[in-house]
Amino acid sequence: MWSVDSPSGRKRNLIIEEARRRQIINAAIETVAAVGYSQASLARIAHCAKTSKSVVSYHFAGKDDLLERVVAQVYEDCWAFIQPRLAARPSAAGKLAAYIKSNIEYMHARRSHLLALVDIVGNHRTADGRLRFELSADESVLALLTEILRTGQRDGEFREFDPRLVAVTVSQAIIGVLSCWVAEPTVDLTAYAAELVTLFDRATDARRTT
Amino acid sequence: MWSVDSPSGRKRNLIIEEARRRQIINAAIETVAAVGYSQASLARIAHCAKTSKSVVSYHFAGKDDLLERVVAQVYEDCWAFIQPRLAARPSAAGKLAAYIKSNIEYMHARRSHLLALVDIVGNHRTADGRLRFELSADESVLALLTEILRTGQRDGEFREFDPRLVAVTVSQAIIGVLSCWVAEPTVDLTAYAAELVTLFDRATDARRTT
Amino acid sequence: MWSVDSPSGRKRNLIIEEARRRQIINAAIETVAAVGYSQASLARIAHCAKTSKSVVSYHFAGKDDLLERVVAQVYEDCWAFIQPRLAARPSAAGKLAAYIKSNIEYMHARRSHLLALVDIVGNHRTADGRLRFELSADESVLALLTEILRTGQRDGEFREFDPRLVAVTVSQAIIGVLSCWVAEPTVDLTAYAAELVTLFDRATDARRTT
Amino acid sequence: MWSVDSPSGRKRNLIIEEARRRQIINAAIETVAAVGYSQASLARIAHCAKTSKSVVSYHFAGKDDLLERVVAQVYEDCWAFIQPRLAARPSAAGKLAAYIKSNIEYMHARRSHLLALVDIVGNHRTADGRLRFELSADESVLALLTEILRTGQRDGEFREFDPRLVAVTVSQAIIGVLSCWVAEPTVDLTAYAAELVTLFDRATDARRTT
DNA sequence: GATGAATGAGACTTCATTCAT
DNA sequence: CATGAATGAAGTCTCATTCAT
Repeated sequence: MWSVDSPSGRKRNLIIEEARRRQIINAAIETVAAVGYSQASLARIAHCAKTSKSVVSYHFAGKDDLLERVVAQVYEDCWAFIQPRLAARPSAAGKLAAYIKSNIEYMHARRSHLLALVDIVGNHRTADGRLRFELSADESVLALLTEILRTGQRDGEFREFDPRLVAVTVSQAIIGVLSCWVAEPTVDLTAYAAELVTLFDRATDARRTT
Repeated sequence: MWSVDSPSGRKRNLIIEEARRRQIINAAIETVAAVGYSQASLARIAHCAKTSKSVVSYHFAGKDDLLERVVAQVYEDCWAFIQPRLAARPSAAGKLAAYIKSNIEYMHARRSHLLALVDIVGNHRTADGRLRFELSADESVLALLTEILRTGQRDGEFREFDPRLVAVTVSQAIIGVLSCWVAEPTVDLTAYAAELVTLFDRATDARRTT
Repeated sequence: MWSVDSPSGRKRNLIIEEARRRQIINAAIETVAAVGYSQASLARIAHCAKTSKSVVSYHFAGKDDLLERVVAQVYEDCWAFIQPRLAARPSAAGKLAAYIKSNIEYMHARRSHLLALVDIVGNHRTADGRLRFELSADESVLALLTEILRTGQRDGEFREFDPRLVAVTVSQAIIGVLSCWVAEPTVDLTAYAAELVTLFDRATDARRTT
Repeated sequence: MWSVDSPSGRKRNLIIEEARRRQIINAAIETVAAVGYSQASLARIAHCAKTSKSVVSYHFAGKDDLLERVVAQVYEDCWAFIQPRLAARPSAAGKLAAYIKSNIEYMHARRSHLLALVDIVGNHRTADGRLRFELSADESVLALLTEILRTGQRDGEFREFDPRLVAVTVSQAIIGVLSCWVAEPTVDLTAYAAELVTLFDRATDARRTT
């Protein structure tokens, strides 16, 4: 009567499966954010997801696979949040400000996500001991920032500087705000965001005569 | 001529003892820098120091003890390098520039040390899962930077901003440079240092009319 | 016919699980009985159970957990053996005699069990160095013996004495018999049991005029 | 001028050496009494003796040697205490009572000594897993007790019973009192001693007609 | 003679993974 | 598809002992 190939049954399973994966990924995010990369064992993640290690191993090829999907997932979410805010600003300076602000806004909404991201990216390594991810921020994000800065320089908005160095500095500055907020959750993130925007605005502005 | 209170035998032992500890601490620094905090087992550290795990356990109370002494040692070295360069500059802006430059110079001379420092400080946790060290930079360093910035504001050198946020940003920026250099050792650290100095000079300078 | 609530697969697993635990507990009993508490490592216990340390750690939270379950298990078995024999005797003197006899009978049937019990109870300690179990016999058993003695005194069967001291003495006497038997397995346990019964009968009997 | 063979120098060394040995033996007694046989490591004993492991290893052939000398020492002390009190009583019943009383008196004066004795004797084992000492009381003591009991039987003081079983029971009863006292140091040891004397007096007395 | 330094064995435990059902 | 059971490697740490001074 019922067939293995039946679309509905298949679909149901895929949905269930996808839900399970999200559940486990979220548990991994919470666990890494809470106890740190090096203490986030599969057992702890599974316990946080209210399942067993077997289930985790079943849905992911291994711990590496899981963590890489966590990173991908957080990047995707984060990007979905930031991209429209970036697109709404025509100028390079506006885009830079929007990048900083929306990053910190996202951090406010999803602290665990960014915490886990920074922790995994900064610690996850290949078997030979090299970092599995480049730098402490994803290359694509850095490339985007670099491009924004370069465009601003070409259009005369920004002064001369090494765009990549400034891009890295901006990324690190945002991580610094995150660290502050974790250590002292009462800090005013909106104010910090505004301060950072001012700081990098002055640091990059072309209209200045030193 | 010789000190009555230190029989040669006794002295010799203390020297040997201290030499061994330094050897092990250096091995720990190299190991953490090479394979990262979470892969830096006592076995690997001992192997790097050309001894056995037992010897490490003999000279240090445990892994925690060793790592904390690594941090203390690196801070001490780093501070001994930076402090005179800071003292040589009278103005707050000069001190800030000296801080950035000498940090990056030190990084150039002792890359492993800073790498290990950042890694341990960012990952070493107590049994209850909380970071054993505050923030991603030591509080005392942050306090110093904050004080420099505050002084500069009081003297009219710097504009108004949250001194602590800027101190954290400066620290993070230096870490960012370190990350860049690790990923791509051909970058021109001297140029990066100069860029950062300019960046924060502009970002903090009071003489500006936006 | 079959219970709806217990799918065979599930039941099978529980049975396997329970069997494994019993197997390991029995191995622990044999090992402690053979080489003593302080030499009974997890490795030796696992080897005796024909498995690996990992399996032991999988089924028990740790060595403490295992040893405590050994104690509980032996107490349970022993009590199931003794209780009906106690209940069959109406008088306090009869119960006391039955207690001694059945304890020694049980010892005959399950020497290792009592050996391990005495060894663990007398050596297992908490982290601060205090014994994990009270006295050298379980408090509940001592309480039972004390109550029997007290009842006998109230009913005029027994003379006046400190019931708790006598209870402890009876327990220790039984351990003494066990020690004798271990050192020299040819002793006649039945005769020893009868002797002990006589000894404590005379020691406690009210009908006497010293 | 001074000779290696000089009597005074030699004597001085022997005295110092002997003092050191006693100090270490006492530390071993205190340590075993405090934390139990299985936790009494050489390091802990050395620390209790305010020396280092090396010193302990230097003065004794090894841990086994030290513990065996502890046992011998305690037996010697204990025997020196009990022997005159035994000799003062002509009758077998009197000797038995004196044995019990003086044992408990000694226990009161030197609790740690008996605790350590019982613990070591009951746990110290040879490489093949067998107890290094016979029974839970030293054979020589048991032989003495047995002989007292046998003499009493021959002289008509005591009824018929297995002298060795009763000797073991008496020894165990004393250990039981020690256990009680350790668990609850407020117990009245004098009263307990008197109770035990009465108990074994009744248990062994020939003048009775059951 | 006396002792700090070193050592290797072995303790318990946790981990990521695989297997059989 | 899902999972309890099992596993072996590797982790940190403690131990009794030996060595070189």
